[in-house]
Amino acid sequence: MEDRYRAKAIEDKWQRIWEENRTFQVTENPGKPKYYVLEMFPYPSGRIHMGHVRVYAIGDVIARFRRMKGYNVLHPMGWDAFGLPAENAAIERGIHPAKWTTENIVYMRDQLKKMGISYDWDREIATCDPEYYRWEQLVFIRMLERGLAYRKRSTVNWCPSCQTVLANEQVEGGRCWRCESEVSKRDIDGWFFKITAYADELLDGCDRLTGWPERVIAMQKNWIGRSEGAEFDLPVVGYPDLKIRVFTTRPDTGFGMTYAVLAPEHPLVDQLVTEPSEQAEVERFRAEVLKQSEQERVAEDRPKHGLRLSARVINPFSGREIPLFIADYVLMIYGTGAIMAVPGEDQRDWDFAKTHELDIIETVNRPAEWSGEAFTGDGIKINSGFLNGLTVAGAKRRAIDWLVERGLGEARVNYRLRDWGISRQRYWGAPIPVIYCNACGMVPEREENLPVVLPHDVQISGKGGSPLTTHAAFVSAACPRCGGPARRETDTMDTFVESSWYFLRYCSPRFEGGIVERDAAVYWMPVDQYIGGIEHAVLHLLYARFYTKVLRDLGLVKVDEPFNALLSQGMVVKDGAKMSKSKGNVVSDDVIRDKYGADTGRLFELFAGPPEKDLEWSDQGVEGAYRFLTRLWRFTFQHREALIAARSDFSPNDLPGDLRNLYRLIHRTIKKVTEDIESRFHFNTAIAAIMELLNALSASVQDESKREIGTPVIKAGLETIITMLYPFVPHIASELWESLDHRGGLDAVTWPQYSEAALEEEQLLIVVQVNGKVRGKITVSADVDQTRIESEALQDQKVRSFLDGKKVQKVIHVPRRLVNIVVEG
RNA sequence: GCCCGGAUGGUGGAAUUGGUAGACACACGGGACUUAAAAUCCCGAGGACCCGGAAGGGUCCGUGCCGGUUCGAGUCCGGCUCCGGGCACCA
Repeated sequence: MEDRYRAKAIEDKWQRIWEENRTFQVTENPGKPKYYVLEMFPYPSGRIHMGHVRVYAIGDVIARFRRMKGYNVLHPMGWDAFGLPAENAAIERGIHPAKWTTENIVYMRDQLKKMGISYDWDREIATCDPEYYRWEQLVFIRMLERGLAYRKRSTVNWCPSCQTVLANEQVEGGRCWRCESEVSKRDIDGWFFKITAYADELLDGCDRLTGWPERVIAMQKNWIGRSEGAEFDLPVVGYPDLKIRVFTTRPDTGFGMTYAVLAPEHPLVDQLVTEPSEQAEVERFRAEVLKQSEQERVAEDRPKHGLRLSARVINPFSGREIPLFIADYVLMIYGTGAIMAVPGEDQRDWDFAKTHELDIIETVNRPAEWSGEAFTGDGIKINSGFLNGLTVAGAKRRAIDWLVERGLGEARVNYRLRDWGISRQRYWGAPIPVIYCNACGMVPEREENLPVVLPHDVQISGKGGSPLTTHAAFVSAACPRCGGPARRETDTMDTFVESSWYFLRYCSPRFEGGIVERDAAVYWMPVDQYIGGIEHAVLHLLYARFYTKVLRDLGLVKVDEPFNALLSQGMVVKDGAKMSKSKGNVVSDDVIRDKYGADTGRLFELFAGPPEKDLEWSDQGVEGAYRFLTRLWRFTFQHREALIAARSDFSPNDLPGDLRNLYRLIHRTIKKVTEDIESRFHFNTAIAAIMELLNALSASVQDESKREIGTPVIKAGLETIITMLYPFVPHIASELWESLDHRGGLDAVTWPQYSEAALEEEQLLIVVQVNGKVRGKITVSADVDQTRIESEALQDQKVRSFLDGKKVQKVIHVPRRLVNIVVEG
C-alpha cells in the first residue's frame, strides 16, 4: 500500500478488474430478488460533464447498495441516439449524423466507465440501430391495425428552425423545447398516437404511483386535465335543422346563460352566416384573430374580441332567445368549440359581457361580504327555475338529468390532453413503416420486410424538408398489397417513441423474436427505481406510461406501469445557472478526475445536498470531499499493520465504557446509513454519518492506553466505514479493503448489519426543561425507573434555581428523552 | 388567475413520529509543525447583553412575517410576504 492516495492508478486498476471479471453483468436468477435501477439514458450530444454525472452517481449508489443487499441488480445504459443535433452537426460540419452519433457514443461510454458507474455494458443499446427500431415499427403496425395510430390533417405546432412538427408537450410557452424558436401553426398531414384513449387510465394510474414525487404526479394530472360536465344542444332560431353543441362544466348555471359563443373557425359559422356583408365581416374578424393570436398569445390580460352574428339561439333552460357571437376566447380545439356563456359565474364571460353590454344573471346566491365580479364559489341556486334551492353540486346532477330526460344532452368528460403527434419531417429518426399506393391507398409495410432501414446515403443540406423525400431508392416502393408502384412515407417518428420502451429492451437487448422476451420482461419489469430530471415530468414519463399500456394491450408485456418509483434529481448549478455547454459554465469531468479522481467528484455531488434539490457547484466543496478521502487513506495506512494483526472478534461486554460507546456508534451508524440510502435517498446525511464515525475512530486512536484492547474495535469501525463507502466511492473503498488483507474485492461483500443489542444505551442523557425551556441535563442509567428520573430532575442544581419555591403543576416525562417541569408564573 | 414546491448561521445543508435548533462539511479566526509557505493536526465560533483578573459562567433573543393549538412548534393549524416551478382565454 502506498502512503499517498493516488486516485488515478486505483481507479484504472479497479475499472479493469470490473471489466475483466464482468462484475456487473447479470442474468435472470429466480433464486434472488431482482432490482431494476435505471437512469434516464442520455442523448449522445458529445461530452459528459459534471452536470451530467450527478444522475449516474445517484443511480450507481442505489445499484451497488442493492447488490450488497443481495439483490440481482439490473443496471443498464444506452443511448437515445436519434435526434436533431446530429442533423445540425451534419449541416454545420459536414459529418454524417450516424458517424457523429457513433463517435459521441464511443467517447461518452468511455467517460461513464471512467466515472466507475457499474453498468451491465453487455446490454447497451442505441436507438438508431435498425435492430432496435424495427420493433418500434412492428408495434406501429399493430397500433395502426387497432386504430391507435392514425393519420390526419390538422393544425400543428411548427418549429421553423427545426423544420419540423412538434407535439403539444414539446412546446413551452409558445417556443420549441429544444431550440427556443417561436412556434407557428401549420396545417399538415401527420401521424398520431391515440393517447387520449388512455386518458382515464393514465389519470387513475397516477394515484397508484406512490413511489413518484407528488409534483410530477400533479403535473401529469394537470396535463391530462380531466373535467366533468355536460354537453347539450342549443337550437338556432329560424334554422330548425341546425343545433349548436356546447360543453360546460357548470350545467347548474344554465339559467344564467345570456349568450352563446362559437370559436371563429367553427364549421357551423359558414351555415349560419349567409348574407354577403356579414360573411365579409366574419372573414375580416377571422383574419384579425389569426394575426393577433401570433402576437398577443402571451399577453397577460388579453382583451376578448368578439363579433355578434345575426343568428340567435335558444337557451333551453329558460326558453329565452339569446344572442350568438364568434369570439377569440373560445377555442376550436377544446370541447365542442362552442360555449354557453354565463357571465354571472364565469370571469371570462363576465369580462366579455361587460364590453358588449350583455345581460348578467346571478344563479348562485352570493355570500354577504362578496364584492367581486363573476362568482365561482359554492352556494344556493337562485333565478334558476327547477334548480332553485339546490347547492351547486346538487344542481349539476339535477340539470344533467333534466337534459337527458328531454333528449337535449348528456353528461360528458373532456380532457385537455390531445393525441400525440409523432410525425417529424426530419431525416435522423426511425422511418414510419407505411407505403402509399395509388391503387390501394395507405398500406402498412409487410412485417417480413421490417426493419424499414433509414438509408445512409443522403445529402443533408438543411435547406428545408427531409432529405428522405428526394431519396428515390427509399421513396419508391412496391405496394405490399398489390405489388404496384407506390411511395414510401418519408416522415420519421418522434424520438420520444424510442425512449418510450427502451427500458423494456434492456430486459433482453439482443432478442430477435420480438420487442422483448416475455420471461425476461416478467422477471425484470417494472423498473424499481427510475432516476431523471424533472424536465421530463410530462413529456417522456407520460409517453412511456402510455406506450407501456399499449404494449400490454397488444399482449407483449404484463405490467401496467413501467416505473414503480421515480426520483427527480435537481440540476447542477454553477454561477447561478444550470451547468450546460451553451451557458459556458461546465466543469469538465476529466479535469476533476485528473486533479482528484472520479471518487472525489462522485462524493462531492452526493454529499453536497439531497438528490432532489438543486446542487450548487463548489470547487471548495470538491476540495473538502477530496480531503475526507485523503484522511481516510492516511488513517488506514497508519494503522494498517496493527489492524491486519488484530483479532476480528471481541466481546463488547468486556470493553471499557468509551470503547463500548465507540462500538455502539458503529452500529448506530450502520442503522442510519442503511436507512438513509434505502428509504430516503439522503446520501448527504449517510455520508455525514460515516464522516462522524471516522472522526470518532481518529479520536479514539489518540488514546495510547487503550491501544491493546481498542484495536479490534477500530478494525471493526474502519472496515464498516470502507464497506459502507463502497456504493459512493467504489474505487478507493475497494483498494482500502484489499489493503486490509481482504481478497476478492468488495463487490460481493454483503452490506453490514447492525445488532439491536449493540444499539442499547447504558447511560441516558435526559434534558430537563422548566416551562418548556432547557434548564439542565442529567445523565441516568438506562434501567432507572421514571419516578427516580423525575426526582433527580427536580433536585438538579440548575433546575432548582428556576423552580425557586414555585408550585410544580405537572411534570411531563418523555421516556428516554426529556422531563418538562411545569410551574406557575 | 389556478396547482405544486421552498424560505434554517458567513455558505451548502442537518434535525426521519411535535421533545437539547444548527449534525456533517465549506469558508473564516486562533494555535502547533516549518527558515518560510503549502499540506497536515489541534482549538474556536448563531446573535445581543451581563458577571469575572482569568479560566469560565449566566440571561435574553433566534428557523421569512403575523396569529393560534400545545407542558413544549423549524415541525401542526389559520392568515400573509418573498422566491422557484408547472399550467393558463381548457368553458
